[in-house]
Formats: sequence, structure tokens, C-alpha cells
Amino acid sequence: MTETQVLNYALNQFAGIDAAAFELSAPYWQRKTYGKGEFYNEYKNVCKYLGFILDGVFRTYYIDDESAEEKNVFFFSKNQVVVAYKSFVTQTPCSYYTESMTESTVLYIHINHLTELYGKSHHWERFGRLVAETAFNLAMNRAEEFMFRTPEQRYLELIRNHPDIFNNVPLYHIASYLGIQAPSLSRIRKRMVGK
Amino acid sequence: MTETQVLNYALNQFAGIDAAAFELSAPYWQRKTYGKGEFYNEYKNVCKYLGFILDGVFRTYYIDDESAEEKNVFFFSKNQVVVAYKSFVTQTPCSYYTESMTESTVLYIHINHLTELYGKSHHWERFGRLVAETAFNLAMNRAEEFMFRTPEQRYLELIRNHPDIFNNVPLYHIASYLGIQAPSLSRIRKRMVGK
DNA sequence: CTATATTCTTAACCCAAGTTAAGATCGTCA
DNA sequence: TGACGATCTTAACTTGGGTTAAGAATATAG
Repeated sequence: MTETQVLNYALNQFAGIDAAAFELSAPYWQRKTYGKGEFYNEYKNVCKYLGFILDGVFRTYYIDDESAEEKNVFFFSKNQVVVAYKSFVTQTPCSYYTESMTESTVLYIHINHLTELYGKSHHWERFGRLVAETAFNLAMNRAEEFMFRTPEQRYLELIRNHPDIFNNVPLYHIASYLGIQAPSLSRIRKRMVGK
Repeated sequence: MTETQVLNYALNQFAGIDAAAFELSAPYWQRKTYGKGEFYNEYKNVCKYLGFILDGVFRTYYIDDESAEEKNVFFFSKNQVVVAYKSFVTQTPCSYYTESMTESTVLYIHINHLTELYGKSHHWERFGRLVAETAFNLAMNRAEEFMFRTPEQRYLELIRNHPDIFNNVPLYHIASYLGIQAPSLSRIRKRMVGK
């Protein structure tokens, strides 16, 4: 299966993009590989591309002014869209950094081309709406994790729902994602051995 | 100014809905008043209406299975849209309760009518997109408050950004919204007197 | 204006996460 | 294999929120 076929299949699964609709977009997709630590988009940059991850893991993080600490906000992995959503849809500077945590491969499309596709086919409009809903769900899930769950519950849910991330990311990055310090995660893990 | 004019003006401000586009929607808007404690939408119900608050304050809350506690998720007040967004766009049962905290007046429209309007005018499509973006921003802001701010910082930002809510809602509801218990909020307030 | 309910604060104690620094473990590559 | 860097755990101590229950302040209604 070629990379283009992988993309076509994934877009079909995600938003019912059929062969004809995909054909419209074909000239616009570009391919890029990222080294470990390379940025997909940086703080204060406007995110101009929507990416589809063929392989690899990305993280979006915030740098706290006061503590100067990095706080992980989202992880994105294989067969998912990677984008700084708010920056992308409003074309305003981003508050976050999004970097590759591994060697990664991405197919990406420019916002102008995507906007063009919206006008050409309701399949692509549907895609746009589904990306918006996905972004909302991602943000809302994150809010709910913090509002309703303890760090220990968040840790267990991460393992259950995102084993791919848990297995490919150092624990100190996991801790940051869970909103706690590395020693706290160690204590949680130790506590849980008894259970 | 009639209530309809208020609505027209607000929709124009929010999404550039002009007189002609508003005219299309006019037959669909209905009016309802809510007593204190009355529900806009309940847990397990599908949210079928998008509301515009002419007057009053609503809260959306979650009931924690374990603690059986109510946890406030969002407040909605005058001149804002009130809706259980995820339930509304996916037409699936809601995880939350949304209730009126005061005597309130709402103009609301059924999802089927709104969908109809999407097809009739790009102004309404634009409105739909902006509601989606608003919902995303609301959820993302909430996630960011919990990921990056302390309870004290969240308290100060609530006062600064939403004085209308701060001034019209009992402190124990504020505490719940901030993700802490009432005694903790009291301690925070006490600490701050010195500053 | 008092009685009553609601809301807010306080106190005492507990517990989990933060902080800092040291040391253990793991991986990797020369 | 052995040494270095990266990652993970542990310890000791601090800090702030949770919990419970009591009491103070504030609204509201009769």
C-alpha cells in the first residue's frame, strides 16, 4: 500500500472521503519527515498546515511563564491528524509548541488548499466539520480528565485508552501530561503495585 | 427594543447575520422562561435546542459517580448561547445537567430548523462554524485553566473575566467551578486579603 | 423585626502532590 | 564491556486542598 493509499483509506474511514473527493485533494498533499525534537509548529507561529501522521508521535506543550516548565497538552500519534487547531482555524499565532518525539512522517495540506476543497465538495466540508468536532472532543476530554478525575485515574485511563503513547513516551512526559511531577507519578505507580 | 430585535442584533454581532438571513430564521425561534432550578437539558437527554439567553444565568454540571457531588463545568449568562454542544451536534445523550440558576428567559431553535438554515444561507453556515469554534474555545480554556493555573489563579481570572457570574452566583458554586471545596475557597480568599 | 434557611467561614486533622537532591536503573554506543 | 547520559525512583520536608463539623454572617419570609 502506498502512502497515498494509506491516506485515502484513513480519510475515508474518518470522513467518508471517497476516491473522487480524494482525487481533488491529491495535488495538494505534501510529505515531510521529522527528526526527534523537530517542530511541527512553534510558539507564536501561525499554524498553516493540517497534517496526517503516517508514522511517529508528536506532543503539543505549553511553557509556563512562571515555572519555565514544559507542560504537555496533547499527544498525537500514527493515523491521527496533527494540527494546532485554534491557530489553524483562526490563523493567529499559536500559544504552544508542537514537536516530534520520534522520527516521524507526515502528509500535510495548506489551509488555503483545504478551504478551496471545502467549496468543491461537501465531502470536504464534512471533513472540516469532523476535524472541528474532533478538536472539541480532544479539548473537552482533557478538561473532563482534570475536572473529574484524580491523577491516579488519569494515569490508568491513559494506559487503557492510549497504550501506544504509554509505551512510546518516557514517564516524565507522561507525568507532565497528567499534570503532576515525575516523583508523584513514581509514588502513584508504587502505590498501585499493591493492588 | 423587542426581544426579537435583541436577538437579531446579537446574532449580527456574533456571526454577521443580517436582516435578510435573520428573516429566514424568524419563524423558528421560540421563547421560554425558566424558573430557578429548572432544567434546560438533563443527563441522558439528547439536547435538541440551541438557546440564546435574553436574561438569566445557567450552569452545566456533572454528577460524580463516586462522590455523588455536583461539579460545575460551565456557566452561561445573558447574551450568550446555551447548549449542550456535544449532545447537540451528535444528537446523543448528554452527560450533564444544565439548569437555570435564576429566573431566565431564552429564545431557542430546534436543531432541524438550524440545519435547514445551514442549507439556505452561508450566513447560517458561518453561524454554525462560529458556534463550533466557541464551543471549542470554551472547552480548551477550561482545560488550560486546570492544566496551567492554580486554584487561586483560576479564582482571580474568573473575577476578572466573568464579573457577571462572580456577582450572581453563590461562592460554593464558584468553588465547584474552580475544582475545589468551599472551605478551600474561603482559605484562598482569606490569604488574599493580605495582598 | 424576628425566625429561619441559606451561605460563608473557621478550626483541626489528614493526605497527596510539590520540591529538591541524591542515588538507582536503564540504554546506548564507543 | 564499560562509561556516559537519560530516565526513574526514593527520601525528607513543605505546602495546600480535602473532610467534617461547628459556628458566624447574610438573606428571606412571615
